[in-house]
Amino acid sequence: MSNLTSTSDDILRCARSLIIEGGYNGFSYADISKVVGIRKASIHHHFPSKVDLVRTLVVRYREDAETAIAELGRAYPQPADQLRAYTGYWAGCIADATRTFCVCALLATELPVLPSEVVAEVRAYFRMFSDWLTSLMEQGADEGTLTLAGTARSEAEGFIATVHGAMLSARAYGDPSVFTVVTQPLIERLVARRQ
Amino acid sequence: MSNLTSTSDDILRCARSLIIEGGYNGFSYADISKVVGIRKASIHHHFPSKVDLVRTLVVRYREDAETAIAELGRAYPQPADQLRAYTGYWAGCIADATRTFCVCALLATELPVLPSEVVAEVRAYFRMFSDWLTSLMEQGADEGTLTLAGTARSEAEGFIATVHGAMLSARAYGDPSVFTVVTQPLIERLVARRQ
DNA sequence: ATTAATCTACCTTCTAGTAGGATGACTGTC
DNA sequence: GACAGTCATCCTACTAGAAGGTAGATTAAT
Repeated sequence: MSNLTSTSDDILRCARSLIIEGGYNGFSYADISKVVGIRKASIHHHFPSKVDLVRTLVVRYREDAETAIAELGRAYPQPADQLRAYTGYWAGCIADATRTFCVCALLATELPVLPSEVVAEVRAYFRMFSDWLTSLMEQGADEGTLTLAGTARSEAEGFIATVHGAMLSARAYGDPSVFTVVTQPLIERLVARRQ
Repeated sequence: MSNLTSTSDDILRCARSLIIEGGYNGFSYADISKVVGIRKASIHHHFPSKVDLVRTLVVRYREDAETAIAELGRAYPQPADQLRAYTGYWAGCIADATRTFCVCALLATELPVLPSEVVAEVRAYFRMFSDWLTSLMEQGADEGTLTLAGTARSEAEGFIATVHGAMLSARAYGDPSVFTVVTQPLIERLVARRQ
């Protein structure tokens, strides 16, 4: 019953981890075929074209992120704790090598050569993510639990950039600890009371 | 005379801009062939394999960066001014669309699927870059012109991550100004005197 | 006369994608 | 309960074009 759709889920999961490793042009239907144990043509039955596959993958990725963000808000009332939980989640994923990069951050680097349908979804993810962080920054500033150096939006953009850059550096050095070295001071600085 | 080697330079220049757009798997010899106005086979004469081409490209990229860094040190005695000149250079490149991403930052995202020869050179670039920034941070701290929150190395890693992340965000939003929005506070924070 | 640079022509492998058939589960109908 | 029809899933077999790369001839510079 519920595992009727499990094949297309398997395909999406596999494609996601392949994209995380090498981006849109770094994997093929043949690669998925080998991992999932299904023929190439069967993948085309579930996702007629590669664009379809990656587009749905990114859409779902964003939906999952939205759900996770909503849960984060319920679990942690304080913005600082939500930021800590977010970077902590990624620190764990990078350390145990389950998910060493954000799918949308990786696709964003290839944006100029990506099909327009995928570009639109990646951009939608960044907008959503930026809006969430901006509102978190605003909330923290209003409550007096976060100290912003600039506008809520610019602090949010700085946060996004630093987190994605930290993933990049961790990958470049082949050292997961770099992610924490970079992201921990980022939150401490926001939490620090202005002297 | 000097333009005897200009074809291989043209190939390297072209490959560089193609990599900046879409990474290692985002371009082919046929793409270069069209732009440079030379046949595929002629490219193979200059660079027997794609790995040769990209490896030499990255080696030269690092050498050019080392030269530029040395010049920066001569032009600006103050570490803060060197950091400003560095981010200012990139802000200009991104704004006029000449070079919208660091070649090594882009290749680093694809590291797991890159040929090992290229991986080695990309890593060498990151080490060189990190060493330079660390010594800059140390110098600034010694002179009292920079205020470090952590170690010189961790500040350097934070700087690298944020700059690369700022390139990523500028590309994701399709808005060059995001780069400056993110990198300007980064330097202001280091320059600010501790209260 | 030699050598570097370029060409045409080709090869092999991979790429995304298609055509059409086999299987099997779920329907409604008698 | 048997029967036919429908539909989803997966298969084999195939295509056209792009990929990286090679062989060997031609051209041009020294």
